[in-house]
Amino acid sequence: MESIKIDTEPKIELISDTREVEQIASKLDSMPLVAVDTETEGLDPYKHKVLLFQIGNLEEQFIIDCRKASIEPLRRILEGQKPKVLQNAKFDYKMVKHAFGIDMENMVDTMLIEQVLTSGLSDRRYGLASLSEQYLDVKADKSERQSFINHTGEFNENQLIYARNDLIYTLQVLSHQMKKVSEEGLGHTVKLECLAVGAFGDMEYNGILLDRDKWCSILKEEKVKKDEAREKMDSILSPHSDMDLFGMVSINYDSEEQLKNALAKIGIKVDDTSKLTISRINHPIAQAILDYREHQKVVSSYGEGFLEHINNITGRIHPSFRQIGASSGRTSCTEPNLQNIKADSRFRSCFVAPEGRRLVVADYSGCELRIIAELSDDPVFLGTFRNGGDLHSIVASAIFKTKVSKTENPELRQRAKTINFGLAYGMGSQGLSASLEISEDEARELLDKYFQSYPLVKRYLDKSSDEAIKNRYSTTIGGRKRYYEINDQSDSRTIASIVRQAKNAPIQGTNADMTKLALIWIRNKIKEKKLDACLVNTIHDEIVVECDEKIAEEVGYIVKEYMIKAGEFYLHKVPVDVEYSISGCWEK
DNA sequence: ATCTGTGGCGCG
DNA sequence: AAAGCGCGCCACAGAT
Repeated sequence: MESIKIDTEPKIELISDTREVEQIASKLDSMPLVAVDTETEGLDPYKHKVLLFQIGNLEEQFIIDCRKASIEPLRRILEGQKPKVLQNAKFDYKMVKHAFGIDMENMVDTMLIEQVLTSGLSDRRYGLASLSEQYLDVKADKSERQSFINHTGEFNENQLIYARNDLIYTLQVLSHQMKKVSEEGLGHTVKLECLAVGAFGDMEYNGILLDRDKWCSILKEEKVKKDEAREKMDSILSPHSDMDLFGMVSINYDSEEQLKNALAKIGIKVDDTSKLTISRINHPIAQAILDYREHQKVVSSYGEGFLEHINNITGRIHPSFRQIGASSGRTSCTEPNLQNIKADSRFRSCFVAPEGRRLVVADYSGCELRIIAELSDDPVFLGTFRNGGDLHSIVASAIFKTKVSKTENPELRQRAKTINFGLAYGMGSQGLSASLEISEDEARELLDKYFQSYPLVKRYLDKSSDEAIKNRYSTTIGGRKRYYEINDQSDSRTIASIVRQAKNAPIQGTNADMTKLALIWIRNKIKEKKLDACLVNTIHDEIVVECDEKIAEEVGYIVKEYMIKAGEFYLHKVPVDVEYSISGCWEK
């Protein structure tokens, strides 16, 4: 690895005059690729200022003191087609968007590229310091970053060196990465992820509005129900339990061990206290436990901690998205996680559009099954989607030899749904017998029937896992890879687990690809048509857009149109379908 | 007092 | 010991 000496270069000049910024704009025009970075007072775009704005290539770097000079002369470069490489681009995007009203476009993110290159591999670090060490053999010192927090006054030489080095390291890391990207055939995925940065930046920046009063009143109901369930548990268990000084039952029902002990005292022995195990107990305590659990979970998840995520400046909730949050390519969401809000419409409907605005909520229908149809070439799967039929019903009719539709024998349709999603991803007869509450023999029979009816699905899934084991990676239709750590020491359990992961990875990953492409295109369309609309959330196969009520119909059409286009960019054998609603709140 | 792993469960 | 994939968050338990 080459080592670059840069720390000994002469004094770094700090640009603190807007006229100088105008001059560097023309210099930047002649650079085909530039690196961009910022130093900020902190992490929150709504609270913290941008102190330094750095831009340049390997030959020349410019550091602008944003407290004294405006970067307005750079707007056309930042908003234009020139590629800008950044480490963790979404962060700088949001800071620059808020501070200067500039939406950077055509960003290239070394962090996301690294995640694409190593998806599925363990113990990976994606910070610039790690990447510099890995690719450049230099120890980048990130401790200087701390010095910018709440910084005032002049900048010292070390701070400026730090600010400049980040640009240089980022550019050098990128050129190493791009070699690997082309060797691995990951060009499309890298492009997709980099173009999607703006969409995820926007969703975080825009946030979503929560009707706090309504939320709290639901929470109050939940607390009451939780207490009722606990009293019920107490009444059953207390005659057999230890009392504390006040004669109260002193069982902590949140403790698995204490719960097991309490159950043992009334003659119920269980190995675990999972929902499934509890639900099989033939005793009134079972329902009380399940009720308690459900309400306890809600109260703890959506209580004080959740409400703290309301930003006191915008009054909205601004979650953090990890754009590549799962090794499949899916996004994950934290602080708070807005991808696992109870589907129970009481809670979702508390996420609202402000006065005069609407939410467009759109999702792909049967997305993963369509992807299975595309990849497996199964004639029934393909035919069903081409004819607009209901696959779960058709599968149910085939394996249960009974007429099934959404209205006839709906319980069989529900079972087929379980089978479709379970077996497709490697569920065994044991798992199936558990989730359908049937004997293992019956489950085995069902499983055989399923794969007899859809031999191409079985062949496809087997091929998926065979190839994954052979290649040590899976690929999606878009070419995204998920790598597996397999070696000669891998035991059979590890291999079995990888076999199941590999059956799922191309399907879940292709879904992620198409949703991300849809986000890119929808955002572009909104900007192009200057619509009063913004992305506010995405949940794997669903996209939520907030807009002025007067254009809600138009936005609905656009969202649907581009989701379908994005889907059909990857799927050619099956039509893609999107359902959407326009409402004052988040509901399907 | 703070960290880590685990069981349990919400969503797709 | 555990066998369908992918996540994040809560409380607990045990450790530091």
